[in-house]
Amino acid sequence: MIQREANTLKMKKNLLDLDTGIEGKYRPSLFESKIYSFWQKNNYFHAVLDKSMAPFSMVIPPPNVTGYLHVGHALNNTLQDVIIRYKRMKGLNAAWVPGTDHAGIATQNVVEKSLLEKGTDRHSLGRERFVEEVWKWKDKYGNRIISQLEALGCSCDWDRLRFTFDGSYVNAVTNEFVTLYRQGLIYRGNYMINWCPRCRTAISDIEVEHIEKKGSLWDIKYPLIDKDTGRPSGDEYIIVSTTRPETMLGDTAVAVNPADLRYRGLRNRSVFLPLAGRIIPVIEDEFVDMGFGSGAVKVTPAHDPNDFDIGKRHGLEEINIMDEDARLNANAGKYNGMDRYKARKAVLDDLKSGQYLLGRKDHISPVGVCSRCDTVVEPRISMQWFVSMKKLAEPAVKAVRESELRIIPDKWEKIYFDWMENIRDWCISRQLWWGHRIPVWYCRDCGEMMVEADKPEKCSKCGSTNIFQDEDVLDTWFSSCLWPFAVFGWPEETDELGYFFPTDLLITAHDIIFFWVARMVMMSLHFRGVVPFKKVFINPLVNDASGQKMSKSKGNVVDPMVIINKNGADVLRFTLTSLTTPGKNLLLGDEKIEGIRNFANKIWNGSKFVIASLKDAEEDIENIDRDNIARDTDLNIWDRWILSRLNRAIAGLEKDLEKFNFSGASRTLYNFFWSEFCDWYLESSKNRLYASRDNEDKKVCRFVLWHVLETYLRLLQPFMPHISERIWQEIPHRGESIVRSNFPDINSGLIDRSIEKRIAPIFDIINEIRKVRSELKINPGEKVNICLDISGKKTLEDVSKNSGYICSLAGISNIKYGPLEDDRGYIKTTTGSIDIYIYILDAVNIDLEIKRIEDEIKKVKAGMEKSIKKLENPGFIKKAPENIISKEKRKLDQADKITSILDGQLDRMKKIKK
RNA sequence: GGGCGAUUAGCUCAGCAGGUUAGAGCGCUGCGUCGACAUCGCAGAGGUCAUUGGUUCAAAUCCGAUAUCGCCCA
Repeated sequence: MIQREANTLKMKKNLLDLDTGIEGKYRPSLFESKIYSFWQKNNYFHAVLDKSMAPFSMVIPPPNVTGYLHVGHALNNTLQDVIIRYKRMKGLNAAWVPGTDHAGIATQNVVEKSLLEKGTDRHSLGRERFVEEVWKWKDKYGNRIISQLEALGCSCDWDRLRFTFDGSYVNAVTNEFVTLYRQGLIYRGNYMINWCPRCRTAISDIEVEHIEKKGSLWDIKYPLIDKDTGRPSGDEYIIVSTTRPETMLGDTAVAVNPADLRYRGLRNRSVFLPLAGRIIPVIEDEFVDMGFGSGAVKVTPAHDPNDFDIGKRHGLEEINIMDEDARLNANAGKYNGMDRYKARKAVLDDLKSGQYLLGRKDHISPVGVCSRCDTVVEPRISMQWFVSMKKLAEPAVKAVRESELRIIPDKWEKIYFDWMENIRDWCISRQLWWGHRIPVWYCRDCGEMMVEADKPEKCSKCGSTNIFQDEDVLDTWFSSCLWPFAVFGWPEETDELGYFFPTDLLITAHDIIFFWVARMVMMSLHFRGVVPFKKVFINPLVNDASGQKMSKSKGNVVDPMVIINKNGADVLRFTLTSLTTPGKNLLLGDEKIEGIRNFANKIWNGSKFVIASLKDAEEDIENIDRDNIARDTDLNIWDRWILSRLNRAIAGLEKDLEKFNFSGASRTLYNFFWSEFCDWYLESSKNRLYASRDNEDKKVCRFVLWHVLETYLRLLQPFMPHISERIWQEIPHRGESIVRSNFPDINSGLIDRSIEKRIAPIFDIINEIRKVRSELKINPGEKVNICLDISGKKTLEDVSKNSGYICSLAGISNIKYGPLEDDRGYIKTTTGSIDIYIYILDAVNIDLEIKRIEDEIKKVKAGMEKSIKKLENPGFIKKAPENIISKEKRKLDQADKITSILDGQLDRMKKIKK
């Protein structure tokens, strides 16, 4: 149970067993893995089921057991970890369930490869021993990706680690199959499926990738059969165009479009099929594209999905001419035994010599390849198991339409709908050995089929014990679509299931929306009646620095482990989150990583400064109530400003995290620490800590330094958990680990617009002086005297109180206030209502100053013109809101004033020059 | 063929319930070692917000075309 932090602070000793302090440079390798072990040892990531707490649960997209961490995983899991760490700190009982997927084909391939190296193969081992080998492989190597996730810092609930082939998971899958079968949603049949001849298994439609391949389109002459003689005619023929001539051996018709005038007279005619020597009919079907080739197409029902449909419509014979390896079979006659490509060549040769080949054209044709091995798939008719999808899809569409489930960014919803609404039945059987066995038994004696969770003793029909189980296994996605509830013990009604399910969020990449997300939604709605998660965030894909997709063949793959080893996990994580903008793929390059490493170093060094200044100040810190910091201490303008900015940062961060705007959140963290805390607050504190003798004020300053850093580290924790823990342990804090601390609450009373306004003149003065100094090439080491003429009384007070800061931050030795009577020796510049005189004329290069003023005037005048144009527009005066108009007027007045000052300066300089 | 998305500084990207001098990081230029940091500091240059119509007093932001690029589906 997470303790809410009490108002007062207790010191705790650094619990990390480290032998180096916060010193030198940022060197993550010195502490990251030790910190991770510390977390693990104390079980901080484990969510104990506690019904008094509100749960927040996520399931990991289970990586393949064969997998290694690629940069896509790194991104996906970093984002999940950011969210789960954030929710955990927000006081939710946060469970992130990890696990791996048994990954049928992929794993079988890997193990087969290793068998091949040992000079054997699965067939000589036999099924049982092969499966044993796979398990051995899994036990040995299957945890590689898990330890890589640990290196990334993932705060998974490791006690809940699951595997899609665990005993209880097998039950879930069996239950799924049997239930769906009994509900009539699973059927077995002889249909055309996609066959991968290399994997030697059926694959589903979405496992086929469509690519365009350069090839040829051949025109082949099919002689018409003479009506009278019944023999091939010598001069009448049809030209058919095809990209796959070898399949003609399985042709059972030629089809033309009934609307095609060219073929009007061919109704009820037949053609002679060359090489095969068969006579096949000419049929009419509206599916035929008149514009393709000659407008007449060969119909091969057993080897083309469209032809299969045509065949069914016309009752054509299906002649299978290929075997499982895509070699032609006995039905192909003399081509029997040839590989499909060899056969193509042979067929073409024979067509040529028989004078049937009329032409060849270059042709780019769409080809389906196996998404796993890139082999061209072969459409094939075979006996497979299917899930009937229409009924399952309907509620899944409805759930998203009615926002029970939100997909973010919402453009993916469109893609989801499109697929769901045109869904096709899902071929789930695979001719593999590694996977969930199909729970179906057949009787050898009477042919009865039994679908049972447990192996039947005997045939339910004839009582024979001569029964055997279906040889096939199930598509891996058929098991992983149960993941969000099967990990909690389904089909058992466990406490976990009741408490953690449905889960709150899924983060995944868009390439598995159909494979996985959509199917989980369908199964969850079907089996549990609820959506499996309330939100889905689709993370971007990671490309290389030039925007190219990463691929092994291109050699542009970035290995996240290399980045982790070199720069630390935190740097990789923050690099990825800062690049995660909604709706865009992210480009990962060395420069970006370097920038974030510098940021980590900045955090390290800024913290080093704070730690040094806290020496012997722990008691002060302990005695101040941080929740009433403004009431109990005498805060100065810098304190109030940084506290205001800090609370704005918290607010911004929370808003961005709720919207999954990871880049925005990262930017807030980056800018707050670097541009506000370090650049301004730390710098201002030096004056108070080193130059002042006001001990009370020093106390306040130290407290604020500590408070801001400590708070910031907790904001940073979800993103950069190691470094934030490392530093947090080094400064006064309460509790054992930052992981289990609470996320900072917004103290909206400290968000102070007026302070931010009041401090602006100080920034302006410093910036203006720095700018002028730089433009006039005054050596940074050289101190100058200035005079400030400030019209507002309050502003004068704020500024004069901060003379010391202005001096040290702008390189000033002395500031005078009030109108300057004698401005000889000064150059004059202005910012807002403050005139700044800088006494440097002796040292100044007049030409540079003239140029500076002229440039400035140019800029201001450009702005003035814009304002004048607006104000002269009657429509603007009439229709624009009052505040916009007065703003524009003020702008113009201001610019006018600045111009006259600059003009005066310019005149003076020119006179001096003469 | 159908659909989706993108186009803002040399590069990568923010900004898009319309009103800002259009921002950041990297890169570039100049200066610099000040007691956290050279993995740094300070300053600067650099953009007709792809093109083109429209809506509006006002468009990077809203709408319509065009072009180029990318992705998905067939």
